[in-house]
Amino acid sequence: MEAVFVVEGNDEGKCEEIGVEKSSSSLSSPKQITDPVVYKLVRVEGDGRLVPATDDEVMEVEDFLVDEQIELPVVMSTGTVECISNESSSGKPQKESSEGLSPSEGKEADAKLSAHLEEIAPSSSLSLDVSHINESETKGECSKHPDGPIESVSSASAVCTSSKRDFYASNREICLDNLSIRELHELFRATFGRETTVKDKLWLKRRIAMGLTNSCDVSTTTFTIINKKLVKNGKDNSLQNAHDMHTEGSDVGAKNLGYEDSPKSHNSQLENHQVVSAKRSGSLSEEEYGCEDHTMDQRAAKRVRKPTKRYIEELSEVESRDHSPKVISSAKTAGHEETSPTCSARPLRNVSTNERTIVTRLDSLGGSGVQVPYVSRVRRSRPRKNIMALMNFNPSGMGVTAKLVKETLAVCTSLPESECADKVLKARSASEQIKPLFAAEPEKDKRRSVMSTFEHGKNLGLKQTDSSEENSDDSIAAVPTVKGGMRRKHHRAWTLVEVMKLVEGVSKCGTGRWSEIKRLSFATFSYRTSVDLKDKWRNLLKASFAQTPPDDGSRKHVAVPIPASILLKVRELAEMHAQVPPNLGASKLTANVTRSVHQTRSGYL
DNA sequence: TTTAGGG
DNA sequence: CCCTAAA
Repeated sequence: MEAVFVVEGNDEGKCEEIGVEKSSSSLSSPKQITDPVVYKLVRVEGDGRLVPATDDEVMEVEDFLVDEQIELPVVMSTGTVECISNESSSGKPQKESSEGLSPSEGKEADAKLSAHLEEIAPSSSLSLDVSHINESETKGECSKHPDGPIESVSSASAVCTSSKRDFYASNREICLDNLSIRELHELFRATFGRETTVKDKLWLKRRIAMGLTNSCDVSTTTFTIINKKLVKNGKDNSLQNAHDMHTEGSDVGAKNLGYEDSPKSHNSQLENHQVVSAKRSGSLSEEEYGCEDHTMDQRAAKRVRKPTKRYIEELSEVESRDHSPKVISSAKTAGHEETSPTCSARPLRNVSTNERTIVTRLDSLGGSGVQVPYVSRVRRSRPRKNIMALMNFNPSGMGVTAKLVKETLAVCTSLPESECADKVLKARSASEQIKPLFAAEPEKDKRRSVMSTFEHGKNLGLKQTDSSEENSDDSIAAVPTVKGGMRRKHHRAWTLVEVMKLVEGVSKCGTGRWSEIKRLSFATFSYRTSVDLKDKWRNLLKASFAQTPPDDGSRKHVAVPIPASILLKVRELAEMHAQVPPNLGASKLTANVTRSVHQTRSGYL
C-alpha cells in the first residue's frame, strides 16, 4: 500500500509534518497517466529527515485523498493509481489549464504579466462594481458599455417565461485590472474570507480571478471576469468565446456558469447546465445521480465533510519559506495536457519572505474543485480552544493524536513545543470537564454529527481550522454554554465565493430548496446551514432590489460591496421565482435594473 | 426535518 | 444569526 503525498515545506524545525517521499514506480494506471508516480507517506522530521509514516497517518492520508474531490491521486485497494478529477463524471480527462507551465515558464510568464500590468495606467475607480452585460474589453480598461446591457437585462423577464433557460444568460464582468493593492486586498478578503498581505498585484488578481472563475486558468494578461469566466486577452480565442457566450442561445447558460472549459470544449453544446456542474462536483455530480437522489447526495456530503482533509491542512499550516508549490500533483503537468489534472500544482510567485503568514498554497474550495490561495492562516485571536477537545476523544496516551495536537499547537501559537506539550497535558486532564459539555450538546448542533467518536473529536478539534473556505480562524459554529446552553454562531462573513455558490445553487434548484442547495453547493462548507442559506438569500434579495445604493465611505472598510453583477443575478433569479418584492412595480424595477447595471453598488457581503 | 418568517 | 410555527 504505497502512495499519497502532500509535501510541505518545513521551516521551523520544530513541527513535524506529514510529508511525502516521492519514489519512482511504474504502476500502470487505468487513466492515461503517462508518468505514474507513487508517493510514500512519510513524516518530515524537523531536521529534514524522512521517516516512515505510521499506519494511522497512512490511513489519514488515504482518507484525505478520498475526500479530496480534486485531482489527487488515490491509491486504490488494487494498488493502481486513479486520478480523481473534476471530469470524472464525464469520463474524459480534464485538460490542463494553461497554468500547467513548468516553474520556470511560470515565472517568466509572471514577469511578463507584471510588466504588462505596469504599463496599464491605474484607474482610480473601483471597476469591480461596474457590471456590463456586453462583451467586455480586455485591454485593461474596463470601459463601460452604455447601451449594451439594457437589452439583455430586459430579457430577464423573458427568462421567467422561457421555463428552463439559465439565468446566466447574459454576460457580466468584474474587472480586476485597475484595482489598487488596497482594493485588491479588500476584494481578496471578500472573496476568500481571509486577509492577505501580499503586495503583489498580479498575484492578488490571479488569486481573486481563480476564486471568481472557479478555475486556475488565470494566465491572462488582463483580469476581466465575465460571469465567472476570465476573459482572456490576446492570442487565444477567448474573446471569441466571450462573444459566443452572449450570442449563443442555450449554450450560453452552461458556459456562463463559469466552470472551466478547455478551449476545445467551448464549442460543445452543453444543453443542460447540470453537465457543467457535474464537472464541478466531480464524481458526486448531480449529473449522475440527479438532483433528487438524496441518498447519494448525502453520502457525498458526508464524504466531503470528513475531517481528515482539514486535519492534514492543519498540519500544513506552516509558513513556507521557499516558493515551491504546496500541492503536488501526481502527474507531470507541463506539456501533457492529456494527462494532467486540472489545477495541479503551479509555481506561485511569491511574497515577501518576512511575511510569515503567507502560504502560497492552493486549496480545494468548497468541494467544487476551486483552487484558492492559502493565505494568512495565522490565528488572529487566541489559539483554538477546541484543540483541547481533541484530546477527549483519544485519551490514550501521547499517541499520534496527542502528538499532532502538540504540533498543531506549536504551529498555531508559535509557542515552544515544550509549552505546547504542556498544554496538551492540561487539556487531557481537563477532558472530563469538557466532555460532558459535548455530550449534552443540544440537538440543534447535531447538524454535523453522526460521526465516530474519534472522528468527532478530530472534527471538533479541527473544525475551525481546515482550509481556506471552510475554515476560519477562530470561529466555531456553536459554543456550548455550561448553563443557558445559548451559544451564538460566531459571525462568519459571507465570502464572494460563497455568495456565488449560493446564487448558483438557487439557479439550479430554485429558491426554497435550501437543503438541496446546501448539499449540492455547500457540502464542504460545514457551517452554513440551509437556514443560513435562506437567510443570506433573503438579504441578497433585499440588496439586489435596493433602490438606493448604500452610501459607502462611512463603512468602507467594514464591508465589501457585492458586485453588481452578482446582485443582478440575484434579481433575475428572484424574478424567475416570483420573489420580486411586491412594493416594487415592474416598470420601476426595470428602471432600477438599468440603473444598477451602470453604477449600482447596493449590497454588502 | 425542512421551510418560511419574524425578531 | 436565532427562534418558532407549520408542514
